[in-house]
Amino acid sequence: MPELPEVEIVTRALSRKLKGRSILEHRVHHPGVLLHDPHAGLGGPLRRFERGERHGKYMVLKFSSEQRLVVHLRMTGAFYFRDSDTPLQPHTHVEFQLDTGEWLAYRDPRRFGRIWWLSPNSSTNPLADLGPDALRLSQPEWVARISERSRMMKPLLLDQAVIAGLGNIYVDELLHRSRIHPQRAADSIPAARLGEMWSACRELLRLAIRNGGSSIRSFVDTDGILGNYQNFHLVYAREGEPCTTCGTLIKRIVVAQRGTWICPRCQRRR
DNA sequence: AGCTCTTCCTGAAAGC
DNA sequence: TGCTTTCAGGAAGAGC
Repeated sequence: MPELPEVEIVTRALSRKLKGRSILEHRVHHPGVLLHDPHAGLGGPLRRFERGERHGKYMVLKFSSEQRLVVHLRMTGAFYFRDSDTPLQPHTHVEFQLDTGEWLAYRDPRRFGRIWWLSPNSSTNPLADLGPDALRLSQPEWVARISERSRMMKPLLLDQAVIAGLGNIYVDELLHRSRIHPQRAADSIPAARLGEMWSACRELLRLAIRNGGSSIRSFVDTDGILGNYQNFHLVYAREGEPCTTCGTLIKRIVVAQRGTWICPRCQRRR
């Protein structure tokens, strides 16, 4: 499932492959996945791709015609490129034809993902409620956003309005690295430890990006290449395996309705 | 404010 | 073996 590192991988791949390209036409195979601003209508053509940006788990593809595509892959969204004579992959919902004749296709078996086609005068902004990106906020900002909340650490870190980009995998990995129990109240953790956690978070996310992200179930980049970082997970989906720090068996619990993996010895509740 | 539950969806895995 | 049920989860919304 794509979280910050995986979205970063896809953003980089699309930025590279779309550079300077224009989109001539698009096809919708399944309505509801591609959303247009109801007030701005369908914007003009997507002329000359300039760059892709990432905010949390959102990707923004910017064109010089001032149109932009905002993408959230959710669980199973993925892009691939195809020639007009190669068949569609199953669950392809939207396609964009480039000026090279090639098609940029979006597939998403579970159809949770969304693509917003926005123009400068669009009133909708899917990014409006996002907190700062997990790799772009300062250490003091990180500490400030977490420290005075009474919520449990895990749901707090998963909340995209607090910090954008972390999902179930990287929250579990981060809490383990920081030796913090997912159900601990945020305001019970000393600021110094939260400061260390900021560093651990940056290190974790950068390492995951360097390894192509985590391919759990279905994540692939735009060339169908699997990430590698799932092989380095220390707790996520590793129930019954020994903790690499202390050898205690990893335990699966449920926190905020999410499967959660911890080392019961390294991550004490209090 | 923050918790829990529900909805959206399909494919993989578990259960029988 | 093959059918049926459960589970996975990001985000939004409801209800408390």
